[in-house]
Amino acid sequence: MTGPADLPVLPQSFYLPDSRIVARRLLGRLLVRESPQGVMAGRIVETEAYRADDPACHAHGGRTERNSVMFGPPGHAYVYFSYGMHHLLNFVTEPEGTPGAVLIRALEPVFGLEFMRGNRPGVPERQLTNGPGKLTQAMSIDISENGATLYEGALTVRDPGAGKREAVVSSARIGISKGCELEWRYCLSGNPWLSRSCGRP
DNA sequence: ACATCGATCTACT
DNA sequence: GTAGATCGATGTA
Repeated sequence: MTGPADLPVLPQSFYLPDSRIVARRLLGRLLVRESPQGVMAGRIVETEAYRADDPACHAHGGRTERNSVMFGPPGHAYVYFSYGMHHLLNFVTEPEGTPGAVLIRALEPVFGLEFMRGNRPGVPERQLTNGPGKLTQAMSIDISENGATLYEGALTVRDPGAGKREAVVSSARIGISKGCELEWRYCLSGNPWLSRSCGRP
């Protein structure tokens, strides 16, 4: 039997366009984690776009040590530590020198659920990966993945092929105090694994 | 050096 | 619905 690690990987050029385009196109794709524990995979169901001209973007105030990966080439992981306890996973987008990223906010677990449960003991199935901090814990992704490529290596994004078509809805991003008027959060409408329900279609 | 602030989650009311 | 946990990065002194 073949697993998610045999599916075709999205090329680096996938991440070159505008963050908002990439955020939308990522929905329905597979995040595949090949950890020492085993292979895990989840379908991306919720994303948020961040851009240089956007006050909520970490890179808005210029380059720092933390956000430097965002200024690099597209198709790399930008991982940072937040609230003293959560790791958040982003994908770097747009050409080198232009900072941009897509925050991965929720996954629908599809493979290696036993490892995810082991990483989040006692957590109900529905809450395994329905939030940005939860999915990194479930897939044991932390700061050591910062800067890693997404088109080769232990963390990849793959194309599962034609699947069910689901409507995409956009809404305001979550947990930010600036740029709230920008509706750059994208969800697969009504998906049960969203971190929160979303706005209008 | 020190104070502030998070792209959050959980547990509890 | 909301309080509290918890710590690295950043900005100011």
